[in-house]
Amino acid sequence: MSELVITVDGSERRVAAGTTAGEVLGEDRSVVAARVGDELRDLAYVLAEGDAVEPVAIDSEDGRAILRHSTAHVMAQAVQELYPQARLGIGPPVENGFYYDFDVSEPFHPDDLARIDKRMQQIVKEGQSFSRRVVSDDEARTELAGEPYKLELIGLKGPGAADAADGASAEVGAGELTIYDNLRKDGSLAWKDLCRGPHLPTTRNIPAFKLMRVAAAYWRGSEKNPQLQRIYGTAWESRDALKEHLHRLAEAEKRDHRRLGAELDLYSFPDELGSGLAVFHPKGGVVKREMEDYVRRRHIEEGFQYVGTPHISKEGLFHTSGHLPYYADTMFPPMHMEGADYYLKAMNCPMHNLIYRSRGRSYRELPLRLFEFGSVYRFEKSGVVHGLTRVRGMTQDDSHSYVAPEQAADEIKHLLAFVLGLLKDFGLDDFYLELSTRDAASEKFIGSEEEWEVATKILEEAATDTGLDLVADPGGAAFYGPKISVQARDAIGRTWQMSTIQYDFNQPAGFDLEYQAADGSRQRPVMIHSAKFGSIERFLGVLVEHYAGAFPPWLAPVQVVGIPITDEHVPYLADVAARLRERGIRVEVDTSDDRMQKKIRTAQKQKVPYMLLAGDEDVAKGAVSFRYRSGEQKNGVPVEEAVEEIVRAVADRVQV
RNA sequence: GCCGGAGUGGCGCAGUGGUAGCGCAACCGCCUUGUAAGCGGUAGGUCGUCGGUUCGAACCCGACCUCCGGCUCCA
Repeated sequence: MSELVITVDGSERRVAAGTTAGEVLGEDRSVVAARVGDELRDLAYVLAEGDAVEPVAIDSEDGRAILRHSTAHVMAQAVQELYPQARLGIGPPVENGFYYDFDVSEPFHPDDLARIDKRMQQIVKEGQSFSRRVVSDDEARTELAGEPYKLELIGLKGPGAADAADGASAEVGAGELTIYDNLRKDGSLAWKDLCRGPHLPTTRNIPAFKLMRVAAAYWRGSEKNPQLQRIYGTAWESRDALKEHLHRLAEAEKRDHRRLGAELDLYSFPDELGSGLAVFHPKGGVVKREMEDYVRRRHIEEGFQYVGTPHISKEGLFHTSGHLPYYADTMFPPMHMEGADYYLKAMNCPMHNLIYRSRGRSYRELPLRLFEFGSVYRFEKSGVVHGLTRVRGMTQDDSHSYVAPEQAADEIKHLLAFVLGLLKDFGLDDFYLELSTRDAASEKFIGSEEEWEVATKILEEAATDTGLDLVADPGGAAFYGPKISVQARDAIGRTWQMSTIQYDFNQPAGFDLEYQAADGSRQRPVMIHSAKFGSIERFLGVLVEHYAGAFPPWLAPVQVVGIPITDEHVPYLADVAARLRERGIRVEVDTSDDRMQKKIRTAQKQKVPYMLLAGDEDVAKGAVSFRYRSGEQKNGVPVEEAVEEIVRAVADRVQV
């Protein structure tokens, strides 16, 4: 028998021909697959001369993906056993889990998940092996004659498969077609699926999984295609890891801004107003006002001029700007009055253009920077509105810089630095940038190729200069120009699109904007759109989730609650509160007839940054006792010191 | 917009055909207390809306509204 030379985990070895990756990687049960060269392989992979083999552990990123993909197969098998008419879509691993799509006559009910879960447990216990087999296109077509969606995927095989549909590459890669058979202990075939692999050795290697939810999803991601029933699940390398994941989900749910908005009495969404329309209660109003005040001040410091524009306009304006043909669907339908159609504005730029155009402009005025809190209304589809992060009425902190073309690059760099600094002031400091460009094939974009190229290059350079990661978003530009968007990661790692900076050479042409240059000639400015928060509503929602409702003192609706040990101490605390109030601190004294412990509980649940307690001991010393949100306490602090500590934390915008 | 789930006092929930109940919050009273719920009492709901089935509907059926989970979309 001939021998092969291979490398295992970096060291060279000689093995007999026909040896599998699993055999050289040993008995470790946590090794569920092999990396051979750049490819992930089953442990059953038969080694070839020169192969470099490394183990893939189940708790590695690749290992979890393989686990989840295999669990998706088990789920599909269970579904087809319980619902024989179910036809298979695709079933890839995704972040934290997997899904599989099915075409079924009756949509799944949440209760069905329990049945499917039970059958899956049996399959896992059975220890079916995943067995790979290469097939020709024709063989695959014959074997999968009853699976129309799989047949369609076979047709897609090849280099295009990877982008053909989200997840389709998990079924068919660029190479040969393979089918994975699930074989029972006696070697009989339990189930099979067209799949690229690799997979776990057996279903027994699935330590922990849970089916999460059912939903509909369009076949291959297109609204024009039929909807399939998608079942989402999660799978982990251990029961503990699964438990932790479920715990993280529960924690994330606790910081849901919709829930906290009600609990902390910040805002609500009255049915009477309609979908996607929020009202801010007094406490939410405080946070919103602090945000607005700070952002307005910073804009003015950065050379912006604060302006104001109305909420509605005759339609001509949106024709001039070029928006109407593209966005009529997302604008509220017009009101017909006095022979004209009036639209609620969905964007502020056209109105700022009118301010620019209201008189002749000199090159000496540029960059001319206009800023406002502009209320815009967008008729978002009914299924997409979501709390404060996707609304139908919102306030943009919208600004437009009108610059000479040669000033554009500097202005954009300046804006980017401004935006990032502002987000940091609000406690967000983990960013990456996205560069949205034109898709040459699409009709949606206006302007010449050269203009797009110049604009894109300027944005790209400015973005690169920041040193942050830059992700390409081809086709994501606005119709009038490319944009940089700032994506911020919140406290639990989710990313949110916040600020955008857009380069626009089209609207200045549409509005015939001009300035007079030093040589007396008339020149066309470039306008640069920028929103720092994106919208106040969304940003507030993101902040609520980022801080889990525990705002830093400068943003907290109530910064200090005074808690008397008994009623006798109320006047003393009222005096302390007055001194804080003099310094601009938002303070309340809890004079309810609850007991002190209950008052602490109430303030704690309201996530008030500072509780100041006072009893006989404190009164005697002219002191107060701190209780912080963490539960930590500091007793007998002289009132003057306590006031200073609080005032300083607010002024420094620190979190406590 | 599409598919599924769901709407019961301010909030969280129970109540599957015989004219609504609990906890918290609110209000009133007692208690006067040192770091997360003291005790007692009172009030509050045409059960999302409209229509239908039935002797009778929170409960069954239909339409609409709103929310939730996804998909698609997101200037």
